Amino acid sequence: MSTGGGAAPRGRTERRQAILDGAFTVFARQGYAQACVKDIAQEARVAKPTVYNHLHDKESLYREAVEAAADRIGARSIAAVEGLREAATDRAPRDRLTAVARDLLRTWNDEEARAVRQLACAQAAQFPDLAASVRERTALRVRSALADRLARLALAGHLRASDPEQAAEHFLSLLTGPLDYRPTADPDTVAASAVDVFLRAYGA
Amino acid sequence: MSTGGGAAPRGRTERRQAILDGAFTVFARQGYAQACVKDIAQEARVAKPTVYNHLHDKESLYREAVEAAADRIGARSIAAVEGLREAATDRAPRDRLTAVARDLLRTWNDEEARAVRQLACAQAAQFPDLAASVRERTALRVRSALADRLARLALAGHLRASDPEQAAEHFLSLLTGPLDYRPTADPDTVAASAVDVFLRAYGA
DNA sequence: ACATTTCTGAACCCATGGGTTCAGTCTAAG
DNA sequence: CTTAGACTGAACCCATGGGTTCAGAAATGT
Repeated sequence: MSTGGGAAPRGRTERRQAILDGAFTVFARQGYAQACVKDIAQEARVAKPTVYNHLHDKESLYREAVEAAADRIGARSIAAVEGLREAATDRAPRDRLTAVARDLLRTWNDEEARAVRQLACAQAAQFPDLAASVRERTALRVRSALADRLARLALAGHLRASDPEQAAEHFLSLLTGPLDYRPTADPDTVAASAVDVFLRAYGA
Repeated sequence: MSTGGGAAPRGRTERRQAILDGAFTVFARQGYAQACVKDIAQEARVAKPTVYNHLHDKESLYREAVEAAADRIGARSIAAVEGLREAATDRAPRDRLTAVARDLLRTWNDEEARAVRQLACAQAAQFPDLAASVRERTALRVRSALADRLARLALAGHLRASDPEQAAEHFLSLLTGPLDYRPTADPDTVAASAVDVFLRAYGA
């Protein structure tokens, strides 16, 4: 993924990273049970024993690859939410919320994010703690960050006073829910209508 | 499940049903890859070759068991939504919506429904058409039925005029979204706040 | 009672794939 | 140049489990 098809890097941590990237790619493509370690090794341009040199077994491979990807998604989502900070405090709250909604939707809709959710939920029966860890690193962190921003907006009189955690939940639900019903829906339209409903309910 | 531990039934269709019930139980408990056909046979109180007498292979077992369960969930959900029909047209719209919300939430929250969603999404990479079929039989059917009811409510002046499909999506998202963030949340509270937000946005 | 069908359980075959071993190679450091 | 450590690739071991076979038991229908 980061190596993009060239020769494998030489350093220890780079090689480990290449293996984890390859693992994520293969797991995302085939799922946990269908993916075999040989394929992962090939994808990472590395011999099978080398894989076991860096990661103890297939399960570790899965856990580390998925958690790392979850961290990336979480970081991107947080960054999107942070777009609500004081920076552009002159623009209308609706516009600021809509911009954040679109960024969040784009983040949650891209291939890697879909794969992470897919993989986490796919093996929830086998690795329940991994599913919990992914939820913590993505959904819960984002809700928390968003709640902070919404609280500030409420304090500034731009939103009705209410439980920020709950408001954040509703905002995110309105945003991500429609994806379950129409996975191919236009993100901008979904974002706009989510903000519309949200402001009708939570506007000052 | 339906046999509850007694002797296996004798008829052809009953036996097939017992096998599918056992399959669903075992798949729900262990996931597709971890479940082995021997366990399913034991759960259905039947010999392994008998399983292959009724269903062609493990994949068919999975598809039929999951689809049948999805139909059950879908039917229950539709029944909940139909609670919005003219029947109790004298009660306040808020109360009627709240009752439906609670019924839907209970339906979607029970063990079987969680298992169906889990199983469908778990093997989405391997059997994408099964995932689509389950979504069609549950989420999409429910959205459609709910959109019908909301359209009537709008026509009767109880809701603001708007795209019923979209309104239904928002209603269901507000209802089911919070489950992702707090799986142990009190259903009645979630239902109440979902209806609250919905009516603020869509109330007449 | 007899014939037909279905079920049983146990053994069996075999493909898959996780994990290891090993002899030989390449790289890096001194 | 030498030595130590990591990497390679191919072969190997072996547990798991899908799917089948078969001889005999049970049930069913006439």
